Amino acid sequence: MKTTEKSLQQRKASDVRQTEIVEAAIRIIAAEGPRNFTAKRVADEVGITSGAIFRHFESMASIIDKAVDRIGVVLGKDFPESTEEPFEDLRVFFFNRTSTIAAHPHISRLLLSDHLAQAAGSQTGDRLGQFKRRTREFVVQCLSEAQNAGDLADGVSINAAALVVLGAVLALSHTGTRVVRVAEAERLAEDVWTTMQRMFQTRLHDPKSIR
Amino acid sequence: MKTTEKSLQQRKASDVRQTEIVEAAIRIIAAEGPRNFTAKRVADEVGITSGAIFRHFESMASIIDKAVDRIGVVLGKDFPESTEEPFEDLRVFFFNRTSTIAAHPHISRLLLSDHLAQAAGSQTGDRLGQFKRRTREFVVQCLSEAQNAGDLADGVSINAAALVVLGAVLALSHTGTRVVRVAEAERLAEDVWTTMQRMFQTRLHDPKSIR
Amino acid sequence: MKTTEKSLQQRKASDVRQTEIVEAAIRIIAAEGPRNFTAKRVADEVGITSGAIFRHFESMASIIDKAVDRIGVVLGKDFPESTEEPFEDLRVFFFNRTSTIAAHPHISRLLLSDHLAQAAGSQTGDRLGQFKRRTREFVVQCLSEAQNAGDLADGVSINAAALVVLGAVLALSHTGTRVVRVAEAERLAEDVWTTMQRMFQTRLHDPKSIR
Amino acid sequence: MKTTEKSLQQRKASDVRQTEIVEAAIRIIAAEGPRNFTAKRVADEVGITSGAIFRHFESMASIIDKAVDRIGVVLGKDFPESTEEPFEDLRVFFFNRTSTIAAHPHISRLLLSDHLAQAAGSQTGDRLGQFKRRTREFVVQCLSEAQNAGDLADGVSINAAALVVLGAVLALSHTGTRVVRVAEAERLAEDVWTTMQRMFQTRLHDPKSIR
DNA sequence: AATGAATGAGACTTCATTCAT
DNA sequence: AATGAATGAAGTCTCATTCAT
Repeated sequence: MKTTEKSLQQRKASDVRQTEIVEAAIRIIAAEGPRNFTAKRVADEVGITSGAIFRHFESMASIIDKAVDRIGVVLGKDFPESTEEPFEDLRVFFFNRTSTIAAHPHISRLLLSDHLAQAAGSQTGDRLGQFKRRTREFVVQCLSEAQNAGDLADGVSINAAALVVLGAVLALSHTGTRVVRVAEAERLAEDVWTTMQRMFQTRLHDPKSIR
Repeated sequence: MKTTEKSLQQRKASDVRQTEIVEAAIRIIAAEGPRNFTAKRVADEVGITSGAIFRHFESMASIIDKAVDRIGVVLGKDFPESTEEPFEDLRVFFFNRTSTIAAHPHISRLLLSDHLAQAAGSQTGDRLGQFKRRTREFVVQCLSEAQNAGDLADGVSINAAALVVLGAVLALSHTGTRVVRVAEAERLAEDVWTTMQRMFQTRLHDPKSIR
Repeated sequence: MKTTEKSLQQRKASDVRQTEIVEAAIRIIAAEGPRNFTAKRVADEVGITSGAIFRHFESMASIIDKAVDRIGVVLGKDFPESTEEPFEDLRVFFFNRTSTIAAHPHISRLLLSDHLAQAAGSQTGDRLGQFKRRTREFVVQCLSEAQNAGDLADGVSINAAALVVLGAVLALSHTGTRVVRVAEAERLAEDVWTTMQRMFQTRLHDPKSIR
Repeated sequence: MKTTEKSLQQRKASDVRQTEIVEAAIRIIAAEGPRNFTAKRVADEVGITSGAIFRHFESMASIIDKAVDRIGVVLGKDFPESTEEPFEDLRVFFFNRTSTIAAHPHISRLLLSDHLAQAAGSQTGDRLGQFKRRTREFVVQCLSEAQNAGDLADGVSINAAALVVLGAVLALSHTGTRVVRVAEAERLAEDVWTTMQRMFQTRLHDPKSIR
């Protein structure tokens, strides 16, 4: 009962297949658009036939559902524990999210493009909306706290600043998929952060807080 | 002597219908996703039967094609004549684009979401890419000129600054569709511009130049 | 009220148009097959729009109907008055039909291919069948009379001989459409007749009867 | 323990279905014309739904393609090995082809009617043309060899004789579909051969060689 | 767990036919 | 008499889903 013969055993446990399918789905929707998210396309990607898909998922919609779960988990990890330093929290989040984007380019694209929301029913779409809202709320919260702490520069509206931060994440997502070496992306993210800091932060603040 | 209210055959000239169809298509793809961009859906929106669509367009793809044309025209108007003041040019562009987004919420979403690109053939997709590239180039150019003129703050990377600007436009597009009131959107755009100005402009610059 | 201006007057009397349409129909079905016999295709050929077709014909089937009429008239002229010389009658018919084929290549193809029969309803199909039957009967009759007159060679079955004659006509129709100069076709028909004569006719017969 | 009589899902291996479909297609095109060669019609004939057709064939055109293959195989068997006796070869071919026509009445009709050629693309049409050409070449060749061997009667043009032979085959095809009894068809073919023999064969030839 | 044939709904497209203009 | 927009019925093909094997 050796396990050395690889892939003679085409049959895999359902949970393994489920993961494969969800990942294939995410990849396909992100890279080829929702119109190409078909059972056959997914099955090809995974290496089974389209009929077999439905042994692991009740319907195409339920694949989307799991994909959204997956995205929620991945994105959820980007939020740091709150410290006493709101800007530090924001910085950590920004670089976490930036890394996530680099590591899972598809996920960020999906979030951005509403592809998933439209591929799924309204309920699943709502959950995606929640992810966005949660992100926005986190950013707004950090900025509010910074303002209360007197760390936010005068004349900077919280809404405006939040929008700039979220926009930068968005723009990095777009760049990320096409672009290039990871190192470059990281460099860009750092430059962006530095730039944004110039905008938001009071001069008084100690520059050494910048990593 | 009005025609019957329920005049079953509402004939219109082909160019009128074409416009209606293209606009319906843009609306549908933006709001409901490429999966719902079907002849029937478009026809319902326009008030004809699905077969009639093909009297006005050769194929679904050719509708997309015209939609892309349309978008190109609309977006193309956002770029101002070049003046001697690169920041002024950038400012004008930013508010133009912001207005465009407010006036045509669907268009900006489309551009962002790659829906059109995926709904169409590669050639049409390319054209969309060109729109994005042109925008990016314009922003980069403004910033470069500002830098050469010594108007860009030290230590600000042009790439990073461009990404922030483009990201802000992106984020405003997303907000825009959720449709806050126009006035609010304008206010937000102004706040964002003010904030971004902090990041790239040298102190030297006269703040009153901000509209 | 001059008539010199040509074709400013696109409107033609219905009977003129009808003829044009029927001829276009015959041409199209013969050359491009029944699948291409569409209102648009016919209209293009005639130089009007497809809707206008139905001002002149109630339906596509009625075009076929007239086409069959037309064919009946053309083919009907091939049968000569009966003389006392059955082989002479057959010879005249053979060359008449051969000329008809050369002059109206489409018609012979149609008859042969059952295209029309299938394009039309069963009633019209029957009429085409009648044309074929009439032709066969004429040939059989000539041969019978020849046999009675002792002109048919011994051992030649009437059915077989008729089939050979009809087959030759058929084969000439096929050749006719692709082939070449009229002169050649005529030459071939003559050779064929000479050959067939060898088969059927008793030696006793006077060779000078051969044109 | 038979399966329910009305087993709704009669699954068959794809190659079985393919054969069924090709045969149904040949039957339909021959008997009802190319206009009735539709997925639905074929599917009904085979006993599946129209969508299922496309599990077995990529397109309607590819069905035609296989049908042409089929015809090529069937017709190809009619050509005998060349012996030293050209007339014997021709005779064998004639009766082979005649049997083929009787056994596959649809096939001969198809060849004759150009239905297939028009239903298919130009490439497939070409292949059908090849079949015809090959047949013609075989007949011409036999006759040429006979002439060289001095077996062809003087004054008989090879082209004319070939046309008569081919025409007879054609005419037998037409008769065949109206389906007289097989025995009758065979009898007719024999009579035709006997008759044709009169035309090209020199008197010298031993009549008992006629089967 | 997987295959692959089959279904049935629906997408795109064509076409005969109608009818306002 | 003609145009050309519109309809509605096909026709080809795709796809989610089911199910026999």
